[in-house]
Amino acid sequence: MKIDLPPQYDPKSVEKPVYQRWLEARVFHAVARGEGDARQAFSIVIPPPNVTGALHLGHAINGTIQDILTRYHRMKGDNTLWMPGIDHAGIATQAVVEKTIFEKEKKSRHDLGREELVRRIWEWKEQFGTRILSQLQSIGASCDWDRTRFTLDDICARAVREAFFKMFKDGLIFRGKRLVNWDTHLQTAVADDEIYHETVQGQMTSIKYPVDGSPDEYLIVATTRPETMLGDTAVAVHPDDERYKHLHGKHVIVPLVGRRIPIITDGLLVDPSFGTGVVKVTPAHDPNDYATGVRHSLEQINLLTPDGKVNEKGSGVFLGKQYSYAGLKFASAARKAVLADLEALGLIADVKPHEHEVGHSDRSKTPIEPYLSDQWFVRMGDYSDGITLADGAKKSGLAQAAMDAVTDGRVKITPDRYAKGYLDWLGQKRDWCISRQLWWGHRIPVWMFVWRGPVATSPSDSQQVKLELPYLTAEQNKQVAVQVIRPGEKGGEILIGFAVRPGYPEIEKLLEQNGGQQDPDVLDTWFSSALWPISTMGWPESHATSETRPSGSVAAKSNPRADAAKTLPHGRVSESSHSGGIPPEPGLLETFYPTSVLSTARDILTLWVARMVMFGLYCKGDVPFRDVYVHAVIQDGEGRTMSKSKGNGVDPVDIINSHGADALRFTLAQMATETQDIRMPVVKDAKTGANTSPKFDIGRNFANKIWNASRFILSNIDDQIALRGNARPELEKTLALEDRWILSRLAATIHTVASSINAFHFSEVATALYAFFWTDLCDWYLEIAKARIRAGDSTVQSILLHCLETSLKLLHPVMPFITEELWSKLPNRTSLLVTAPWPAADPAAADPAAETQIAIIQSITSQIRDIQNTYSAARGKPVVLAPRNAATQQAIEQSRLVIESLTGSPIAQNAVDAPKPPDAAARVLPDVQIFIGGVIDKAAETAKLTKLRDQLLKHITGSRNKLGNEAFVAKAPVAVVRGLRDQLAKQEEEFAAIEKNLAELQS
RNA sequence: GGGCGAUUAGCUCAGUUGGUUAGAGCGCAUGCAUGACACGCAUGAGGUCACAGGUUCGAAUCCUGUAUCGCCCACCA
Repeated sequence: MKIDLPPQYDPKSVEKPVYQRWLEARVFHAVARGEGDARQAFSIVIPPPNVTGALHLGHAINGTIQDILTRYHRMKGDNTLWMPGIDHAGIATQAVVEKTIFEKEKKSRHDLGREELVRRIWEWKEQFGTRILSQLQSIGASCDWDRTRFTLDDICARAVREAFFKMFKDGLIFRGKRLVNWDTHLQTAVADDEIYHETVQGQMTSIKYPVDGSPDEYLIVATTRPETMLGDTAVAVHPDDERYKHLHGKHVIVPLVGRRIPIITDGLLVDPSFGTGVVKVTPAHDPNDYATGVRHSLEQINLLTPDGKVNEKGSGVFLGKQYSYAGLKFASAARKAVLADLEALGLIADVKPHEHEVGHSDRSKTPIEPYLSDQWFVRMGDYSDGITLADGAKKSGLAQAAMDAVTDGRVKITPDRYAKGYLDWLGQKRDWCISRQLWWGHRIPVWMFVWRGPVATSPSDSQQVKLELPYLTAEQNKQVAVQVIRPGEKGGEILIGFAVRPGYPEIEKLLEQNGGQQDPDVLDTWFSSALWPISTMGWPESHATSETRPSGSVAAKSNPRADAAKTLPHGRVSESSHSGGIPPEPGLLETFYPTSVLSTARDILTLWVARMVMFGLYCKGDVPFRDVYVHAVIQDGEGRTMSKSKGNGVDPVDIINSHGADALRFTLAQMATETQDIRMPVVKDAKTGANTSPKFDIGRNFANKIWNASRFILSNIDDQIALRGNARPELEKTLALEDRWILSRLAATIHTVASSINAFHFSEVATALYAFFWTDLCDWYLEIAKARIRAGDSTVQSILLHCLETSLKLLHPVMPFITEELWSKLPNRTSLLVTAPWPAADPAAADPAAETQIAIIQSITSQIRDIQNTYSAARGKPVVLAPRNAATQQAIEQSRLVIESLTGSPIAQNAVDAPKPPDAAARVLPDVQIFIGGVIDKAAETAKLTKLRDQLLKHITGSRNKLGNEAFVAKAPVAVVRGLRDQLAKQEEEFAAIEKNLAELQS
């Protein structure tokens, strides 16, 4: 067959056109199960990358894993959907855009205003949101791009609104005043998990608090945050601490502000052995103190303005003098001033250097302040009456429901050790703060009213109320839920919140006309992420809930995208294949939910995975996925995490340019072991200066090998065989030993690849493919085949073609581009490989006898080559083989031509008692001795054989000792004992042969 | 502080339920312009499986402890 392929694989010229072919054939597009469709469903939702992000190695490895699974199942004939999309990533995106605007225009978000800022972020999203998805395409991801979702698009917004409404109505969402982590730079609450700790060299200051009514007596309190004393409302000692028993019930005066505060006793807060055993209590500015304040009903004095300055509360009169710190930065200027004033008053007892951890906001990199504010929470804990999931199941609470799903096996986490972290985290059942004081995100769908007049409070929960609004129809009243936000304080005024179901903008309008104001805050990004598996597939399905309206009118008012679109250069929003997919059709959720696998890194197992399980159960009544696969994290060669700031990261896009996408994928797959971290040595590319890794050469070289082997096979297929297509060679026909061997290896490989994919052992998949294709097929079978091809053997051609075709199929999930391209070069090929049927392993092809025999032939061949390498004179010289028994002699005889063609040396003799030729180099194998006469270097031979003998002796001694041990013979399984005996016998024969050869060298 | 994990060839990693001479790739050494491929071919060298105990007839594998490293969670005024 004539074949025109260049001698080196060029990924650049192949990848784009091949991807285009797939898109044109619409093979990635999956639809809801139709009538009589009996196919199994396989589905994955992508962990949506951040809209501001660029592809990094984490995406690349996770994308590769998901694509391997997706392509494998597609070829298996499953109805396969990989749902793509991107995340609006609230705080991260807003921070980036704000920063950019400030750098360019020196304007803050307050200068721009809410609408303008949000418009700018949408612009940003349109510009950068598509980038990462096209990068995912460049690694070959076979997502159903028609369905691409964005966590802020209408489809997702509807799900968010519906879930919020449902939880609000059920009392799972509530508003509360809590101490939150406050980012004073971005001026928003941030979650615990958005905080990193940095070790700071600070100081521990001991401050003297005068005891009220006891002149010259002081309580000494140590603190790393002296400025918080302005908000102290108690000092605490341990109840059993003898040193302070006489002070129980007394008061101290807070210096500088002059406030009289109680001395309380608290065994939880105070460790009497630490410091002076006295703790200042600042309920509004420290989590532990907050808890203490709640226990003792202490006043909470908030000292902070939202931008991190001291407010008017930070002032007072002390010893007749006025002090004020208002307007000063809390942890810096105010601290300095407080320390200076205390110093002047002689109230500083001691200052010591002290290393401690300070929480910083991950987004703004500025220190976090604990801050008392009103926030919305999802209650994770248990309810006395329990909660009801969407399938009617009763659970004690949301966290418990998600824990049960893992403990009872409905969700399986692989590797299973990660289940512990998941369960421990959920087990804390800490309420989830879901409100963020940002402008970019899903706005909280609650309208607040200051209300006068009676409301009927439901008996079960004080926040639940029934209230019919007169200006809403009865029907409309069903679409709102009411909670008391703040009970009446003076004059019976209470604050009430109305949540509105999605799809009723006219109700929202009526609420506003009647004095309601929508909460300005937005939801934590993870709230919409938690709904990702169901929102992308159309929950709440319009036909399933009569109460819910179809999606058309949803959120038109609150979504500024329509306005933003007008100002964009191309005005493309939902037409774009990346940012606005087709709406989910009815039945999509039924077909593909629960999804099959979720693949992710371990860092978001709690933040994201646990919450998806919770919301999936609560909203849809079933788990969101059956399997969670947690892949390893790639580090640099020194074991550090890769990051932009460290400059130690490898950019997958660079690797695609230099090595090709298949090389990237193969290498990543091969590295995807079950360990928690994998190291990738990073080096600078000499040409481009970009970071790269020699690891990727493995993939590139392998791709090149596949390319050239295919080139060779295809160019050596007779047209007749090519025309006949590639019928699998008939096994009944008498096949040569090596034919049976390679078919046996192929069958084993098919088995390994499938079972390893099913077990998420991606490294094994890559290794098995590599070993079969390179070692078995290319190094051995193909080399053997060359002589037979020259002799006009047609069997070997069809076996080669069969092996190639099957290999391309097996390789396709890992290396889709090159395999698809080569597939198109196969004879008479019009269909695409991407949808070709997955090969079945033929159990009849397994041939252990052939595998054993070929192993002997291989070692004989290698030993002859070794002699040839050692003594160049040995090349082409006749070889004498002295097999240990007749069976081996026969096997060799069968493969005589194979050995001869692989070594270029004729086999002069093959007999059990073949005599050693004079001056022969000898190699001793367990099954056979190999001689080539007339080439010897006595010293070298002696050294080589002596070393071999010593090694063997060690093993023989070990085996003898074991067999001499009565306990071993009595207790070990019979097969093990017999195996060891046989082996020992063989080893002893081998040993004798070596000794004999050595003796002959001496003479 | 609590939890999880790692330690096997110079490097990156495999090593199924404990069992028969511990494997692969890269790198290294030597040779090779072999009618697919030098991103290649052939051959070779290289390992007291971190350390110390224990269980067992038998341990890289199971248990305990030690050391080093990494990750997650929580943080003490």
